[in-house]
This record gives sequence, C-alpha cells and structure tokens, in this order.
Amino acid sequence: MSTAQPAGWQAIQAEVLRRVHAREWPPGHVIPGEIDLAVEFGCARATVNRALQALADEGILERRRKAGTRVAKFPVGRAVLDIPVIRQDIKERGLAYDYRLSHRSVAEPDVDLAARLRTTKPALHIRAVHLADGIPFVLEDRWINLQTVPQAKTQSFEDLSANEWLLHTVPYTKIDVSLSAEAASAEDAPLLGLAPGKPVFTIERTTWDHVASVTFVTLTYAPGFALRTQIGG
Amino acid sequence: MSTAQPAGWQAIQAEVLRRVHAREWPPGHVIPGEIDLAVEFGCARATVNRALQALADEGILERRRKAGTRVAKFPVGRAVLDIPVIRQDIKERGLAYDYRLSHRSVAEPDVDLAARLRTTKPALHIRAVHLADGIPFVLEDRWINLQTVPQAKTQSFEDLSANEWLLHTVPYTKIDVSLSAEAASAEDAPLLGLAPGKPVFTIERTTWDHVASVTFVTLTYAPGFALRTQIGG
DNA sequence: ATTGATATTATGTATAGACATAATAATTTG
DNA sequence: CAAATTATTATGTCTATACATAATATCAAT
Repeated sequence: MSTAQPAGWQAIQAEVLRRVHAREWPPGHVIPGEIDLAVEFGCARATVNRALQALADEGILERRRKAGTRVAKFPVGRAVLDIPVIRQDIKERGLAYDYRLSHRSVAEPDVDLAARLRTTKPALHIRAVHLADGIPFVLEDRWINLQTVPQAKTQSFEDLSANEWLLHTVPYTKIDVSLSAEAASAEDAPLLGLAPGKPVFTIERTTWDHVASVTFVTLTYAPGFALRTQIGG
Repeated sequence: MSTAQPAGWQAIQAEVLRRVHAREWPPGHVIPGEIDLAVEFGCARATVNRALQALADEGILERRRKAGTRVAKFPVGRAVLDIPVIRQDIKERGLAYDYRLSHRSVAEPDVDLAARLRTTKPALHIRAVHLADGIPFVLEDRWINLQTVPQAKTQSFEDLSANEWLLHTVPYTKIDVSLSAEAASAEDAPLLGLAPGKPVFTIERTTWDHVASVTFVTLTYAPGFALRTQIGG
C-alpha cells in the first residue's frame, strides 16, 4: 500500500529492496513469483523480471527456474571496485599530477615473471613514479611482453605513462587483479619516504589479450592509501 | 559475417565485445544505433538494447540519449570484488573452519570510534579469531551499536560468529568498505605469528541501516592473503 | 549573431504474447 | 520400493509495438 502506483522497474526494485531490508522477506525466504508481483504492482511480468534480475545481478536475490526467487542467505559483498587510472585518480583528489620515468630496459624475465607472462623471451621493463603535488603517490613497476606488443620497443614512455599508452593502443580481453599488503622493498622504500619493510598497499595486475599476456604491473602505493567502496548504498 | 546467426542477447554482447577488443570499434568510437544493429543481427531492437545495456553496466560502453553509444575511452576497471563471508571463504579453500571468541565487553567508544558509529553510548566490543586448519586466518575486531542492535546484549557469540549472527538477524542497507595495508599491532601480531609492525592486509567495514550505524569491524588477515578478482574474462 | 522555440533522433522503458529451458513434482513402470 | 518417464511450473528470453525522455540539430525571431 505504501508504494501504490509503480512508476517503473526501478520503483519495483526499490520496493522489493525495502521488503528485504525490513526483513518482511528475510534471508532465505522465497518471494512471490513474477506473475503475482506483476498483479500486485499492476504491471507486466517483464517489468518485474527486469527489477528482480537487476537485484539478482547484485547478489541480493537468488533465482532458479521452477524453484523461484529467494532472498540470498548471504547477501554479502559484491563490491564494485573502480580500479582507477592513476592520473585521473590523482586529479580527482584535487592534486597536481606528475609522472617520472626512472628506468627502462629490455631484459629476460626471471622464473617468477616468466610464469606470469608465459614467455621466456626478453620483455620491456619499466619503472616510473606517479606524483601528486610533487609527492610520490604510487610506484609503477611494469613488464611488457614484446612478443605481444612489439610497438612498445619504439616508445620512450618519458612523457606518456605506459599505463595510458597501453590502454589506448593495445587490445586486451581480461585483467587479473590481486590486492595485498606487502613490505616495502629496499628499492621502493626511499622513494616513498619509508623505511624498508614498512607496509605498503600493492595492486598486481596481469593483462591478457585472449591467451597472450600483454603486461604485468605492480603498483605500490604510498602509506595512507586505502581503496574505498560501498555495498548497497 | 563470422557470427552469422544470433542465438540471443548474449551472442550479440559477445560479438560487440569482440569488435571492441579487436579495435574494429576503438575507444571513443560511436557504434551503430540499436536499429542498425538489430537489422544486422536479424533480431528485435529490444534484444540489442539488452546486450548493449549490459555492456554499459560493465563500463565497456557509454550510452547517452540522442548522442548514441560509444566505446568507453577508459574501459578500465570495474572490478567486482566478492567480499567473502569468512567461513565460506575458508571452506572454499578446502580448509577446516574454526572460530574462537577471545574478548567480549561493553565499553564506551573512544573519539575515533564514536565518529565512525555516530554514537557515544556504550557499544559491544568483540574480538575473535577465525582459523583455517587450526591456523589463525583472520582476526575480527568488532563494535556493535547497542542502540541499533539491543538484541546483541543477550548473545554470547561463543559458538556463532558475530559476522553471521548479524547477517541473519539485523537489517542493513549499506556497507562502507575500506581496504588497506597496515602494520600489525602489538596485540594482533602474536596471534598471527608475526612481529609487530609487519604488513597485514586489512578490511574495515561500517554497516548502516539507513542512517543508523549497525557495526564497525576490522578484519586483519594473516600474511600471504590477497584479494583476487578479474576484469573482463 | 545570439536567443528561443521546435523538430528530430537515439536510447529508455513498458506492454502482451509467445515459446524455451531447467528444475521440481507427479506418475508410471520394472 | 526404486527407477524411469511425464507433467507442471517459474524463470529466461524474444518479439513487435508504443510511448517517454533527453539531447542535439534546425530554424525563426529579435
């Protein structure tokens, strides 16, 4: 009765969400079928379907044919993390962005890296610093697979970060991401104004074009950095 | 021509994705309108709409009325992180789960916590250890707002973790999540078999029911833990 | 040329109806 | 009784059509 006239599928989504949050439909509860809800809300079944499917995508509901739709027992976290493009991230914080290349070489990958890139051929190794208001914000340590991206050989990466150059020139289909806490290496620590061994937030990414590796990058963030997000909201 | 007969909206999504990945439609490119694509794929416009909308939700495409649909300039990271329910997480790793309550008290929040919970009234403080195959996997340090959740007073939390009890009994509408690297505290370090100051991966969560805080929890993970996810794929 | 009204256009959403599919329930068979 | 078969049912998806909405393009008036 509270939400009498449905305005659209989002209104239905909101009302269903309200009932879930209010525990009118507690976790595990099987909610009415699409037809029943369509009658109640005075709309077509497809409209209810749209609303429920969106909630299922978010992990709030679980749907199975014939069995019906139930409230997820663990309506837990499906957090959407926006992995930021570094330059944009810094700018959005209202800080001045700057970038400095500190190393560029072609080298043979060690065992660990060879496993990650799935090649033992020489790869392009790049190290760079991204600064916010002149202070190191994140260190980029990147290996680029020259079998997959031979054009990288002719790029200096002195003005344009490899991050952005790759994004705009090289196709990819998949990225593996890993977030962890690491001890600052002897090499990285001084750049971040830290003693070696201090905790640093680290993002590792391997980028793939189908089955071929494109690049492997380790981003080491300055202390104080935290990745924030919201569930629900 | 390659994908001639469309099977459904997912087939269309796949073909559009292929063209984006293959740079047939490079970043920033305005792709054909829904009607054109519907003709090309021999299906209804609604089917194309479903496919394109799903890709827009994932951040691959950007859509604006009248302006049309274009490939996102930064088809970057919209990583879906599944914040795990601890017990399930451990079980999925094929390890035996165990749980031990180590502290339970009612105390007044300090300034920092009062700001997080938005109350200065006494709150329930709980510390517990989640073990995998008998080894500490994650430490849980939780404060429960007793204004919002008075029922928590009568719960011992000796057998059932606060994590799961809350999930099943208390309504919530929003969770703030923060991921960071911290130095292991003098209190936590020995439990994880670490020297104080060593890096530990930390998840902080504040749970809200509308504007009222429900609980604030800090999860401190054992070394070696990494949160993994995938973009694309 | 600038402003403001109007037309155009691409996406957004709703509809009824239809058939597909998967999973459960009911029934028949060995 | 257990196993195999069939019926039923709720969701999944597609279609054709219609109207809504937002943003742009066009054109008229000042």
